[in-house]
Amino acid sequence: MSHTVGARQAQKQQSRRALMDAGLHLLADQNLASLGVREVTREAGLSPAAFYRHFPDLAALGVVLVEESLASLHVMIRSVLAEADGAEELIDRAVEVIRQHVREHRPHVRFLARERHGGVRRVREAIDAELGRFAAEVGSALALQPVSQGWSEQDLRMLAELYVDHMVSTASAFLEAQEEVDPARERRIAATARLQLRLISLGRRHWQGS
Amino acid sequence: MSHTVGARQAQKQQSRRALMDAGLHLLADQNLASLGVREVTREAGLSPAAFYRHFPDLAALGVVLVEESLASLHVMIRSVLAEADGAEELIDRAVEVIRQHVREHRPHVRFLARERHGGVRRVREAIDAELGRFAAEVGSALALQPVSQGWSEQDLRMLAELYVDHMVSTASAFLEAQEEVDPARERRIAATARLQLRLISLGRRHWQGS
DNA sequence: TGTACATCAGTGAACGCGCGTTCACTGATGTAC
DNA sequence: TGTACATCAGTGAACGCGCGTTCACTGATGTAC
Repeated sequence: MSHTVGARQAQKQQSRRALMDAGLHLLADQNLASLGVREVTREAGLSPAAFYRHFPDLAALGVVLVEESLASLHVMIRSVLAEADGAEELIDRAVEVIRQHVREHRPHVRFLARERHGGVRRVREAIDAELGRFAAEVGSALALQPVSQGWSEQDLRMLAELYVDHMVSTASAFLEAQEEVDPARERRIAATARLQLRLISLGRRHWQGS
Repeated sequence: MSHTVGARQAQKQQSRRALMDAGLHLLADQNLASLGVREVTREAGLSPAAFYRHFPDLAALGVVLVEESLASLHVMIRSVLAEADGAEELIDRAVEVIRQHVREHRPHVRFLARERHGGVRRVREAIDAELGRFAAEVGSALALQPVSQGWSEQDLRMLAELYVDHMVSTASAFLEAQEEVDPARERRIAATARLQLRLISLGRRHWQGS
């Protein structure tokens, strides 16, 4: 039953992983556009030439990192959606899920925040397209909730985008707070995010359509 | 009465301006962290060594660009605040002011978006500190409006931050739409932003305090 | 199981190149008398 | 106004360095028989 990969391929995967981890680590302090091939291979413990056995250039490595980062974001959004119908405690849990996600995937989240408006077009476009898909997904989920009766497509979409933008802002704020290991600041951010979500829910409940 | 600057100082100012414009122009396609001294001086039509007559390094040039960009943002925020009391037409005008500002200061706005989470700490911190000050300013302005009666400091602050975050998201969206010269997309963004602000106003009017 | 050949991830040396920064300089502008 | 000296923005050459990429190679892993 065990589909063994073969020692060779396993080692190749390991090196590839090492390159990606090295990149992610180095991108804590710089942008993708200023990252160097030699820098990455040095950090990964490989010779410079080895890089080209895995990626044609650094932009390609960046795109793979985007996919990886967004996959984990996707999982998070689903878990927020599963419980987001506007009630108090569900807001609390949504904010907590975001906080935890940033804590557990800090390098990926930081990478997304940094490259979302960064200098590498392919990477920027990949991120934006995926955030758009998230908004669509959130919109579909919102449509299923009773509160959304009578809402137009457009109204649902704008609400979904508001939620996604808010999530992005909140994640960025958590990112910075956690980098300084400042629990008070982290708590303040969580409290603010909860209040904002509550205010949005309130607006949502009184919405008359556009 | 005329306080003439002197030909020498005037020329120095001109060169400094040329370096800043060159930097701003080059930063359309890359991050500050990957910008080069020679690149900037080449674009500005000066010798590489001339750079050091004006700035100790590129981060210093970046900080000056932050100040300049934020000054213009400040003006914009004031003009939004002057009319932002929640009524329909004022929302329309606020969104329009943002759209115009992005259109007229595209390089500065793009610079801020890109470096807000970019790889140069000093620049990042300068931007974040200033956005915090904007939120405080918005908070004070909100406090003066009748709708805010009974609101706690904390509630006002979270509302101000919600508005500032929303403004930043909207500006980023306009930026991308305008870069592709896509009027339909621009109109869609404006429409969405207006709806979102309306929903927030609604939540605000029904807020009971936290 | 053993052997002979194929594959290919990773190496280390080499290349030419553009980089940041320094330096002594030049010559226009400014100033003192 | 004219002259003699000071200032200093901008130059061009020079430096040593790390870069991206290529190349022929090595040797462990995989495969055919």
